[in-house]
Amino acid sequence: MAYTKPGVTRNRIFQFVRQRLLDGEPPTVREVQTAFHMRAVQSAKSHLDALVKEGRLVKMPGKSRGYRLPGTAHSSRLAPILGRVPAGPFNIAVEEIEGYIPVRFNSEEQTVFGLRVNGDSMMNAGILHGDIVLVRAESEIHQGDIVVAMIDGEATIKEFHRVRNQIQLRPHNDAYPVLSPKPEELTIIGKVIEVRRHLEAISLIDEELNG
Amino acid sequence: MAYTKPGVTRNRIFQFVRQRLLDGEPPTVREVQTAFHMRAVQSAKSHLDALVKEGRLVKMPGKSRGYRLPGTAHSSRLAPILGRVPAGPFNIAVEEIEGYIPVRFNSEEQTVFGLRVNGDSMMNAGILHGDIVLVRAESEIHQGDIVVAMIDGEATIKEFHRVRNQIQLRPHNDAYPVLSPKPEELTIIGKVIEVRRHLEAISLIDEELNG
DNA sequence: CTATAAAACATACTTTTGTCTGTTATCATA
DNA sequence: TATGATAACAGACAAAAGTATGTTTTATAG
Repeated sequence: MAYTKPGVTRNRIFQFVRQRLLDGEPPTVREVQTAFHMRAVQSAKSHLDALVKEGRLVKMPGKSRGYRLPGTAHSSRLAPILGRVPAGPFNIAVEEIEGYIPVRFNSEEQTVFGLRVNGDSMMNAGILHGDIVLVRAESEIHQGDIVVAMIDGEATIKEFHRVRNQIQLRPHNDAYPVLSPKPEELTIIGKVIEVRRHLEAISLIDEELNG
Repeated sequence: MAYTKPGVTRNRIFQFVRQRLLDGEPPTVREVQTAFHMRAVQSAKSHLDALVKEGRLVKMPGKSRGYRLPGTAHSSRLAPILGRVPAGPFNIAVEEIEGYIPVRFNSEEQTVFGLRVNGDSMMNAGILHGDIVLVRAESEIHQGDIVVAMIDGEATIKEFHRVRNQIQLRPHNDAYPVLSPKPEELTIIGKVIEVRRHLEAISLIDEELNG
């Protein structure tokens, strides 16, 4: 490739690698090479090594596609959208996956999934039928949190409260009653951490790419 | 590894691969092998091949770490969240950027940005104060679309209608009036394509964005 | 203009990783 | 218990990808 001013190609390569990593597609050194029309592998490698030295990337030496963004703490990942509430926090039936949406993660090792809202019991909290709620499974639940709960095999989204040792699940819609399930018939799936509503149709499942 | 009933290990391997892919860490065949304590590479490979045949995974033959989830072809990018409505569709002042959120793109080269909602004029449409709306600038506007409009330097989110050659901007809150601005005092910034609400504080700032 | 540093190139070598052929063990069911 | 299907194993080879050494070209500063 043509010679550029010091730092210019370096930055472009970083942008490229960063986008690939955010897309879940870590590139090889040679993929960087060809993406920038370089005639030598080493041209790409030395830039990547420099980015590591500058702390803008980290790498797993020897491993293929081993470059990563440092501190994955604030990167985005894809969370599955489930058509309905999973039976348990751990076994997500594959057939139920409706698609994937990008989610920003604060820390590692969290199980976050999307869930399509069914019904309008939380209407007054701005959670409408058809919305997608992002749920963190096995989260600590506090007074007033919006939770996904399973009562007798039925899944609902409600506001969680504990009043005098009794659990209350409060809707945000006057047409629905407050539920007071016994602990043994209640399973808290997780906590709702985000609400999303698509006003314009987008495909969550993308069409197949040609091989 | 010990022999398991047909399909059991297959499912576990899929879960493993899926998690790795969602984390942006595509595994190698041998990584799957060792994760499941298999003594032959082929044991892992045949499971992976079967998952591809079943359509639960797709692969890029010959490429390292080449297994992917079907339907994640399109990438997600980070869109800037603006503290307030930009003066014009094109000049987004950098100082106004509050953070970034991951957005799924249908096609290329779209100007999408996030905007923090101020006020409750769209309350009944489930758009609350503090929510983030994703706006596609310079979008085609149709009857009934939720738009971001600028009237005399004041920005609002309203539902767009055209009645007998006159523009109406309708709120979703009885406490607010329908606006009928003259065309010359109105600028449509863009169309709201998504609404997001964070019920749990997350850091939107990404330190790794520089470059 | 010259010296120095950065950028790009060329080639070779090593390790990692994908793939192949064939065999043995276990499961499911009649 | 016989039989076909699935699961697991073994060893080898080929391709992909990381790494290393040295050279040439261009940018930048004095």
